[in-house]
Amino acid sequence: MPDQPKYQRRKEDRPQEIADAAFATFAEKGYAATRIDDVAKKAGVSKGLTYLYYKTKEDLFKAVIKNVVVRRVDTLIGDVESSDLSSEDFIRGPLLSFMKKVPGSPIAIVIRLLISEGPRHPDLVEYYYNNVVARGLAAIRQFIERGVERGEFRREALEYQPHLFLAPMMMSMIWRLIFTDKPLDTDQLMESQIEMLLAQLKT
Amino acid sequence: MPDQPKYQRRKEDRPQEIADAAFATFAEKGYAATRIDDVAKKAGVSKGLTYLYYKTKEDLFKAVIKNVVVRRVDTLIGDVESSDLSSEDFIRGPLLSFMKKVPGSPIAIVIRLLISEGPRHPDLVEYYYNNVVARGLAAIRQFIERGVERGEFRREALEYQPHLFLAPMMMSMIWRLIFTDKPLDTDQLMESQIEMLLAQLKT
DNA sequence: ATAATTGCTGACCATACAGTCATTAATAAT
DNA sequence: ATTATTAATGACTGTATGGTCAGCAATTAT
Repeated sequence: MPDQPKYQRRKEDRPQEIADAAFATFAEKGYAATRIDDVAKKAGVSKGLTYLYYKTKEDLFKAVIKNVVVRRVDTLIGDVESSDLSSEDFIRGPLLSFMKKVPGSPIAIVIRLLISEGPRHPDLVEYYYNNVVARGLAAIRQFIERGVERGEFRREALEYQPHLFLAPMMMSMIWRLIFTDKPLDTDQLMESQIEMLLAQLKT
Repeated sequence: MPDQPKYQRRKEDRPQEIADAAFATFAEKGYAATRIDDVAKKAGVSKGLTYLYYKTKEDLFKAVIKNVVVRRVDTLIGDVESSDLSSEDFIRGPLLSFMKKVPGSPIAIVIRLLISEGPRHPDLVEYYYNNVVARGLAAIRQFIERGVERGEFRREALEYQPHLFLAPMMMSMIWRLIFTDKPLDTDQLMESQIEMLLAQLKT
């Protein structure tokens, strides 16, 4: 029989593989209940190797969160920004469909982890705020302004906090995180809110 | 010198004192990072005593959550139900002020704990759903119906999901839980939403 | 072929902590 | 006073796990 090598060296891929395994485990068990051994097992490596690429469990955690954020958010926010629809069509179209995607995406998991672990990792919170929240809110604000400039929305629209757009998205996310089995038409929730907001902005 | 007794027996009060200490500790550190030793210390008792009243750490956790829920929700929902204002006044008054209270109340802590620990304690989630969420949603639904019956709201109002009332409250809660230092006028958020919803319901 | 390099392994250590229980001492009963 | 009862203590146990490191084996260089 051919003597299979015990392992292959794959210096390039290991960090990402470990990060993926770690994200899955953190998502399932939370930070504290995650054993580095489990992560290693899921990644198909030894525990020691994990410590070669990530100095401590906390390092791994932070790296994993940032990893997910950069991989997801850029694409999501990216194709939102490269649009030239009217403000109204943009909001009804790309923005709404973005919002519908989020509650089922890894971003929701990140939020869960931030809610539970945030207080002990303020730099992570800061990072997330700068790279996701602030950018998201700014994007919405910008579209409202554009709508006003173009005469689509009335002046008072500027006073609306962009947070109101996102509130039902948050609600949907939390609902799904906690009550996985209780049905709730989260898409409709977001649609209603968008329609309601548009009605107000245009009046 | 008077020989002070090393301790007093206070069979009646201990469980609640331990529960209070536990809630504070769970709130601060989360479930996994909470040491029974810390809880005992904060409650001013020995570790062993904690185990006399609560069989395991998990028992303690569940008892603590339920304890907070029953102590708070009954009063809060109670004075909401015993009102005879017009639907509109009720929503602008008692309901809104209730919503404003929640994000800074222990209920927010409970939500945080449910988000992080819920998946491993499905019975807790069920309990919370039945005793808080379902009742809250039902109360709102009821007030919309009453508004329609009285001719304050139009028929279509019935199709609005009560969740839309609570969405900005959730948003405010989560915001405060994660971004404790980033200011956000959460009260205004809820006010705007209420006004917007009323405008829609009445139209 | 042989040697040098280094990605990777897994046994090991130190520590922390949930849960136990024999013992103590504050009450209550007599 | 004396005894019985039991609330409360705190030392102890077993286990789990974050983190280390000496050595091995898959590459790469020569």
